[in-house]
Amino acid sequence: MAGRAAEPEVIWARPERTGRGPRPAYTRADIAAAAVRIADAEGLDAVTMRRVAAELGCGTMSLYNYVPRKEDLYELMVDAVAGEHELWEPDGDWRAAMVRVAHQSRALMHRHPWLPRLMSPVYGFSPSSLRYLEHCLACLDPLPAPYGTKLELIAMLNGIVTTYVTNELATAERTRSLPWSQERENAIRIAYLGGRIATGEYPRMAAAFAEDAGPIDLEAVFERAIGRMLDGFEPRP
Amino acid sequence: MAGRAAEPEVIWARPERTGRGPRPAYTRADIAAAAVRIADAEGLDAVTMRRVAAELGCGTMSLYNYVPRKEDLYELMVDAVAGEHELWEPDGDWRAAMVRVAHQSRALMHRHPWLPRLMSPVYGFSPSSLRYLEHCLACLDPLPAPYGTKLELIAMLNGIVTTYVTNELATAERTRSLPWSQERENAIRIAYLGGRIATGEYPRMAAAFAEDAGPIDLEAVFERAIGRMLDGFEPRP
DNA sequence: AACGCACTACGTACGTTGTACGTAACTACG
DNA sequence: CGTAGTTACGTACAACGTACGTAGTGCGTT
Repeated sequence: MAGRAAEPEVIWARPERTGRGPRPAYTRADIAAAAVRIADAEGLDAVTMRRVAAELGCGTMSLYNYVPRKEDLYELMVDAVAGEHELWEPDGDWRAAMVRVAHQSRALMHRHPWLPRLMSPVYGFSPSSLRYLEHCLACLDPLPAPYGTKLELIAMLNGIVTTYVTNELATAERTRSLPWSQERENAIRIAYLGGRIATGEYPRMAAAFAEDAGPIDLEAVFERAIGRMLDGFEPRP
Repeated sequence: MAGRAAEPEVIWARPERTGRGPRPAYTRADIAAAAVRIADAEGLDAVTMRRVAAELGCGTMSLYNYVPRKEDLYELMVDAVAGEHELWEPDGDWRAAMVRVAHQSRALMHRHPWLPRLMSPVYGFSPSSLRYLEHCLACLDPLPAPYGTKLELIAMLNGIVTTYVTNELATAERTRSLPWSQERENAIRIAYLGGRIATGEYPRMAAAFAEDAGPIDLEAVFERAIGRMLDGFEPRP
């Protein structure tokens, strides 16, 4: 009897290797790397059990020896790329550290555009995620606040980063599997929006679009959002 | 030739009724209401084309006369519940208005726990969404800032609300289709986390969990987050 | 040394999904 | 009045996650 799948289970709690039986042909890292490779190259929807198995060069059902459910494969992927976070020695400036963390996370999500979609329910229990969280807390040591507040700060930071990068990537990851281009879809949506605004039903939106602000600097928008958020945690004098 | 599906299309741009042909048996509102009813009662994963058709009492493929792709069905759903937003006459206090909007959105998402999952790529082009956006801008009239900033504020507000409610609902909507209870899954995850922390590898997380803060008041956490965010947009003296 | 059991590997098969396609009935416009 | 465009819907297909059964393998125990 191989499959124990009818129980809730945290994949990190099951040992990667127990003594008995033949040597597994792959490690979790191998599997995660294969899945990440596929997702990076072809989008998250291309990550199917069959496709990952093919990438590894094994039968589809062999994957289930390593990963009881597909959801757990996603956890492996998140953990793998969370490991790309650089964890440095804190230097006493918690604000600068949080800004740095935010930029790192943003870069990570741009490198792996499927990541935001897997982060919606907080998956933060994988080894790499725990290390990342502990590192954030270490960076926040200089902030005079209870841990509850610090956890709120980290949650808010992650939430904002995810939200903003999702918007930045917009339909990019979503349209990966569609037969038409992102530009084409965007053009059609913009055209429709323009038509709606032209009806005069939405005067303020019309004004907003008329307000010529030049090309939008997404990085600057992101930076401002993070700064505003951190303002709310600055110790009151 | 019935289906024109191989083109990018905004469902709101296609008229609900053209002159020719038999009278459609249902309206878009009927279809959206049916889908929302199913999602509310059985979770988003229960919303399949077959199930919605059955709920309406028609054949599966008849749905495609109204909705070219399943994604458009989602748009109908989002629009339907976005219409539940109460749009009042602004009274000059933009901060209070934004807090009120945030609480309304939060309540909406608690009433329809599947909503956050459909909001990740900003679907904000439906009629109700446009009305909502215009109303937010109207509330922000008293704020001395360019429209660009106001749009940033609204985006940030929506993002934070979505993030926080997603965390509040946590696995609630996700586990809807799983054969075990949410409590059981949570208990197992917490137990695992406790084990990891007990290793001493994560001293600050251990301290965070040891810090006895009593039961967490999620509404208060939410309120604080919104407040901190709005602080960042307060005009500087 | 040898036995047995726990494990790996994987082919087959089932149920479910979105939806392309073809056909028949119907109605407004020329 | 025809005819073109529309609605209705049954059939069918490809792709998905994964349950299950079987065969082979090698560690732990005797």
